Amino acid sequence: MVAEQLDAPNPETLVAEAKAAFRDGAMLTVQARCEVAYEGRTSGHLGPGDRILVAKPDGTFLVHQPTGHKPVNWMPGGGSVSARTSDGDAVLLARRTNPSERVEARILDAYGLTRFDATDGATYEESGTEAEMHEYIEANPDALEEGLRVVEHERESKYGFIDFFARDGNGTPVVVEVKRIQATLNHFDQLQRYVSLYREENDEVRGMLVAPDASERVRRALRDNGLEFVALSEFDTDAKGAMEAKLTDF
Amino acid sequence: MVAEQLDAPNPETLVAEAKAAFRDGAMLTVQARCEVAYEGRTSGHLGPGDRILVAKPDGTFLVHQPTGHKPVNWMPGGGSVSARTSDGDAVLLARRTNPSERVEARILDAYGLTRFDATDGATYEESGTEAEMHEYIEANPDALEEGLRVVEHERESKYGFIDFFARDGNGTPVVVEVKRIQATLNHFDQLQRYVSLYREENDEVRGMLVAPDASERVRRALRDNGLEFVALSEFDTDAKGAMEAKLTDF
DNA sequence: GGGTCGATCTCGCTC
DNA sequence: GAGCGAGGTCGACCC
Repeated sequence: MVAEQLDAPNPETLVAEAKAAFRDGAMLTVQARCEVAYEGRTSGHLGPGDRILVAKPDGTFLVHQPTGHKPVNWMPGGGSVSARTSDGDAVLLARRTNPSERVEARILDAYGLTRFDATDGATYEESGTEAEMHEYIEANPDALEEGLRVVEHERESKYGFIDFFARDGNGTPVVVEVKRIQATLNHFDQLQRYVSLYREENDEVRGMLVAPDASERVRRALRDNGLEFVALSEFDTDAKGAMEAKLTDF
Repeated sequence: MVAEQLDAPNPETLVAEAKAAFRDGAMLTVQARCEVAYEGRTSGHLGPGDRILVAKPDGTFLVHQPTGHKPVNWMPGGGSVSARTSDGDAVLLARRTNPSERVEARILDAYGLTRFDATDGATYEESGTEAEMHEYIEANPDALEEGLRVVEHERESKYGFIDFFARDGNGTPVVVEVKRIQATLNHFDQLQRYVSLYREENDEVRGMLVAPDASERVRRALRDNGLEFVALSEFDTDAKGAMEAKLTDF
């Protein structure tokens, strides 16, 4: 029996079932009308309403309202979830230390409960990430500029980590910052921070922001500060084209 | 009947129940062994394993493994979720446009299904946010520096959005950037951009980064660029003290 | 443990 | 719709 369901459990039954699930390392899902309180990095309260509660064996706890991608309240893994009755209600409490915080859900009316003894050994395989873009650039520096040589990847500097430290055909140093998505002003800031370091000592250094696109404002900021924008969409396109072929049509 | 449960539904029953739930605007939870594919901003695949699937009426779709706070695959609200059978399996598909993307879960073995006709009118009330820190500073500018006067809050300049524009005891302008958490290099970038642009026209201006803490690297970056760090932990402490009193002990 | 940075970031706001 | 910044960001990786 991998999953076990209870219909409209009373508080005592819910607490007993929850304790058993936590003890056995099972996932717990509860559909209920509840109130939620959070106390930790900030504090907050959510009045009564219908939500889905999920508790995982690693201490993860999620409160999902009927809309929205993000849980309205949550606890990341690493802590623990416990159950008890209080004033006649079942209460689920998730807590952790460092930072010290807690989420408490008071269950006013439980509509359904599912215990799920899940086993999952698979890991998510992803492609199209910035890490892959880095690999592509390392293997094809000419895609950025003819004659460019990568000297160092993820170079540590006084002001942070530089994606690529390179030299152009003339031997001039080039600081390269890579973004997988359309470049923003913050990305310009980041490149500017790295380049300012080298300009203090070597007047000749180039700064290059590499991304599939950039707004006019970002391009101007780069231009005004003697930095360059390089549109690199080949990687993007290649990756997408290859992947879409794999998907069966619906 | 707010919640309705099915134990180990077969593919046809699952699809029928899912379609009914989507049509009626109910939340759907499925415990199942499944495979998942994502195609969109990146692409990825997750091999067979036990997971909890949640579909919301706003088009949100979540795939949760037994561990971890974040769903391994998801679709934010705004799109739609549909169900069908394919090669004898039930398949749930979530998609949206802009960006165009899709998550497809092939259900190999359904252990449990819950339909939940949830109604929730409550909204989350939070305190301890950066907005409250702003209020505190506006009321107690002396906490940053003796004699400081706040001239403008949330000043929209052509240089960007400045948290506070102030003047010190000598009348020198001060650009203040406030962070609720430990300051990062990106926060330095932000302040640096505002101040450097301001300096182009007004030679004398101070830049102040206000946060509960900052790493040595951030402090050095500030120092090297003529900017200041002000540790403001009073608000943090006060707020936490006041809030912890509200919580009943477990 | 802290520091730094990416993320299918999401969310909310403003223009 | 794009642009910009916050987030209880989380998570990964490196020291």
